Amino acid sequence: MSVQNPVNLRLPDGSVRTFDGPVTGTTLAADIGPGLLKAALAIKVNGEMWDLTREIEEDADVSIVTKRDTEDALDLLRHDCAHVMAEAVQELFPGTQVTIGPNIQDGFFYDFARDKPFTEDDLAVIEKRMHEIVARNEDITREVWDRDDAIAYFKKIGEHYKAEIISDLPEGEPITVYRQGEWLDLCRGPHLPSTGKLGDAFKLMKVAGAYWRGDSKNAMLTRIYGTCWTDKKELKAYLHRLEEAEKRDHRKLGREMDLFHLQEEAQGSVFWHPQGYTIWLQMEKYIRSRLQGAGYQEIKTPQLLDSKFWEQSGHWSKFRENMFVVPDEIPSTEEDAPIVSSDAKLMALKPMNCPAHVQVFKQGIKSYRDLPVRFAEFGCCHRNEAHGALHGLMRVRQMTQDDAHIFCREDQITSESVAFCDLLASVYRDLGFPEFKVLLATRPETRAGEDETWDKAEAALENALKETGLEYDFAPGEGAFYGPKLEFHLSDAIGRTWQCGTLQLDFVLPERLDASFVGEDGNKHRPVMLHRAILGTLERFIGIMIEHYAGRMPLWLAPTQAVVTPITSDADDYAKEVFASLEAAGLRAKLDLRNEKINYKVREHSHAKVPAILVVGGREAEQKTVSVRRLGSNDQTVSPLVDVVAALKAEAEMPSGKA
RNA sequence: GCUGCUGUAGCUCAGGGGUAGAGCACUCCCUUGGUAAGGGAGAGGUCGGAAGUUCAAAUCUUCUCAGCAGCACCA
Repeated sequence: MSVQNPVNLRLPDGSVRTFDGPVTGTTLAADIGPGLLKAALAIKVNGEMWDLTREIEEDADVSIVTKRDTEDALDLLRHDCAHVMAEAVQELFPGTQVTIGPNIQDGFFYDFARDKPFTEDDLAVIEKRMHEIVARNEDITREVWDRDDAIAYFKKIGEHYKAEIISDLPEGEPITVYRQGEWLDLCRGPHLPSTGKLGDAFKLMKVAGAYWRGDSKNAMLTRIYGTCWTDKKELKAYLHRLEEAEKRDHRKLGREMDLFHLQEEAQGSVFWHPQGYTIWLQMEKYIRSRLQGAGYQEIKTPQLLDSKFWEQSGHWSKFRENMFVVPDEIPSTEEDAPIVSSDAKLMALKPMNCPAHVQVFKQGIKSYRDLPVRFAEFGCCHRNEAHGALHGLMRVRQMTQDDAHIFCREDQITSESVAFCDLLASVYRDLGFPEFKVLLATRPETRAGEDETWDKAEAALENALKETGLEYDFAPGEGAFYGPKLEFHLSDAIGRTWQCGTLQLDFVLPERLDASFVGEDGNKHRPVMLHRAILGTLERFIGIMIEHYAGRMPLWLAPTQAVVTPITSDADDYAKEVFASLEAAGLRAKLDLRNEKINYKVREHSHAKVPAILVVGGREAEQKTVSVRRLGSNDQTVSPLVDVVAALKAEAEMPSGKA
């Protein structure tokens, strides 16, 4: 044993405590005070989280982590919770192997390998045992093991996944094992000093299958999701947030508001009802007007194209498993005969619009003076998505993209990209999504084109981003095979993010499909192609809007903008007059003359999320006024009819990017 | 596509080996009521589909389809 050197620990307030030799966080906390000792969860040593029981051997800046350090505390608690769950599972279900159990947003999961997957019923049993383990207050201790010993040990006890994880750890990485009562697990740590510190603010949420290492070729494991918070109140608040999010579910609101439906004979394709299609048409109209203002020309291209066409574009080899293939043959009507012959010529429903847009570009000779050419299409595309991927409006098989392709010269890439980013930001602002993030997705491992081209393309996109002043992050290796792209992720009202917009730089397709223009020098040149979308698809974007606004669409988008209803039938004639004024002003109004009490009608139209309910009775009829009740308000204002109509009309104006 | 769960009236849901129930919605009648459900009457389903077990199945078994959650994939 060498002579011990004193250890100086500096606390956040700047004060320094000196110890004779190596000291643990627990000792330090106790030294400061019993209250802190009790509250201590871990210690930060030079900014790194350590176990309280780990000895600090050198001078350091330290701070004791307690539940007041919410972020750090939650990291610890959630990870410990995963361990306590794993201990409970292995106690209750011997023979179950543990694999990995990381923290995720709002909680954690742990993947187990077991012949029989867990069921929802098992969760209650496991949760009960977890509370028992917390009550046992088992000490949690950290041990550093030799790599080979660790592999041998985990193999011996039948934990083959753990053994595999250790084998894959880089050489030199210390192998740490945490012992928790009788149980132990390989883990990087850090952990709480004992299971008792976990408390009781946790809940197991659901079970699901998950592939080992996220690869669908590997074994399916059984995953248990849980959530964990610093106290019961936080847990309750979280569960409440989940309930609120459920209320916004566009599938539920879509039914309640009579916007659309889906049925099994047309999986993944939407039946839009009059109310829902009104939103669609408004969105289309809006985007169309913004595109016109930005120099785009709208086109329309075919749905069904010969397989040869897709072979040429490269989709046949790269994308065919997502395409709907259709035989180009008159189906047989003979009984018992096959409907189509096996050697029928094949066509396919388009999954993307880009190759068709190139065909339009290729008609006639293009001069450099013509560029940039910007072709837009509300392109209806079909993609044969996996059944398990389908989800309401968010993931469909028939989708309509607000697609456009810009054909330009290389020297125009930056200005076109900047213009697009500006347009996109302005559209998102108009639609109520001022917040969005940008990712620059760079070259993937398998890619087409020369590295020089990629250098140029990535630099061009990055320059454009710098010019817009937008903040951005990189998504290394996430680019398309033909070029880098920008991904635009917007944030909705409850903090979720959605990737909608995209801007992709493509040097490959113009080459493959032989698009060219005549340059200043009189020679043929390849145009660069920018694939871009702002909404992504109308289906999904409308789904996002429904959830973002919880069904309470802004007036210009609301399917029904106002309902006129009389107190009693005595006011029917005046109600009709009010209704006529609204219609004359171009507003989408409904007239409700039903023989129901006003309470009933107000309730019903409020549930239907009609933005304005116009109630009229004898008083209003006499004074030519209306009583307006706005959605979300519990009272109403009486104003002259002409004023109300004018105000609603102004508010219902479609945004134009100027706001 | 994979794992698990679910599938009863338009919606939400109860029931459960002997031939199906509630609330809301719907239809009709009464009520003319000042801002989130006035009262009464009535009509509506063979229990996702197929096969099997049984004297008898919506209820049990198997298969299948779809929905939901997660995974994988992805706009």
